[in-house]
Amino acid sequence: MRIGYPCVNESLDCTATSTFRLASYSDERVELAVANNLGCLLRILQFNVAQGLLFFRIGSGIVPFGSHPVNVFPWQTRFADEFRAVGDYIKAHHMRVSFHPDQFVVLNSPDAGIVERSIQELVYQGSMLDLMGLDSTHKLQIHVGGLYGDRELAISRFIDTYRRLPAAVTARLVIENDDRLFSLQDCLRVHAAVGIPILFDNFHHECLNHGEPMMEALRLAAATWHPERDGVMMMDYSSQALGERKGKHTATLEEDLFRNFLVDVGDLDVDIMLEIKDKEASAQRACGILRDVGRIAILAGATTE
DNA sequence: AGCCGTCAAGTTTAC
DNA sequence: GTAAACTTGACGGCT
Repeated sequence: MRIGYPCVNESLDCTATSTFRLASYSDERVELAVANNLGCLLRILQFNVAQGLLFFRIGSGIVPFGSHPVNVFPWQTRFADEFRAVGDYIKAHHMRVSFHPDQFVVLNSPDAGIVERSIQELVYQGSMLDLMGLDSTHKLQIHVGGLYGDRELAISRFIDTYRRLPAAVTARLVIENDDRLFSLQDCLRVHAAVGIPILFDNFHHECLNHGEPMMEALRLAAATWHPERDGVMMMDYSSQALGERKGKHTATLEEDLFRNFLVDVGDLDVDIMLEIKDKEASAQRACGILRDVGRIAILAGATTE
C-alpha cells in the first residue's frame, strides 16, 4: 500500500506547474517552463521518497498548453532525457504516479469539438508517461462527464467515445465515481461494457451511493483492476470539511476517520491518494497511522498464534 | 514593489 | 439569464 498527495508540495519552494498566459505565448517560455517543472517534479519526488510517500499525482501543467494547437514546440524530443530521468527515478524507488486531467476533459460531451480537445489532452498526458518509460499501471483518471439531462444517453456516449480512443490512452484511462452525477454503480456499468478500471473515491461515495457499505464498495471497485495490466487499485481518500458545504474536502486529515477507514480496507491492497488541502503534511500523518495500524495487526496476529 | 483582477478549456446548480 | 463552484496559485498589468 502506497500513500500520496496531489500535484503540489508545500514544503519545497519549487512548483512543477509553472505556466504563463496564452497571450504571452512563446516557444522560449515553453522551454523555460518545462525545464523548471521537470526539475521541480524530480525534487518533489525525492522529497516524497525521503518521507516514505510513494504515490504522487503529477499536475496537468508540466507542459504549458501541452495539448493546445498554439504549442508546436518539440518538447517531446527537447526534454526526452529529462522525462526519462524522472521515469527512471520513479521506477528505481517503486513509486507510482497518476495524472488527473481537469474538468475540461469531457469524453461524453455532445459537442464533437469538446470531445476532440479532450482526447488530445489525454494523448498529451499519456505521452508524458510514455516519455518517462512508465507502464500502464500508472494511470490517467477522469470522471464520466456531464449528464445532459439523460443518464442513459450520457453513459452510452462515453462508451462510444471510449471505443474510439487510441490504445495509448485506453491502456491507462480509469474513471472515478463523482459526488453528484455518476455513482459507483454508473461506473460499474461503464466497466461492464468496456472493461475500464474504476478509481474509487470514498468521499464521493459517501456523497452519492446506492446503499453499498464502504467495504463492499471498495471490493467492487478493486475487482475492476486487472492485476498485471493495471496494478493494484488506486483510490482517492478524503472526508467532509466540518461546517462547510457538503462535498467540500477537509483542510487536514481527520485521523480517527482515516484509521477507521483503514479497518474497512482490511487486507485489500490499494494505493491511496489523499485529496486533502494541506497536502504532504496530512500524507505524512497518514503514513504514521498506517504504520500504527499495521503494527497493531501484527501484534494481534502474534497473540492469537 | 505590491496590489489584485484575471487566467484555454466544461457543466451543473444556485441565485 | 448570470454567476459561482469545482480548486488554486500565480501571471502580469497597473499604480
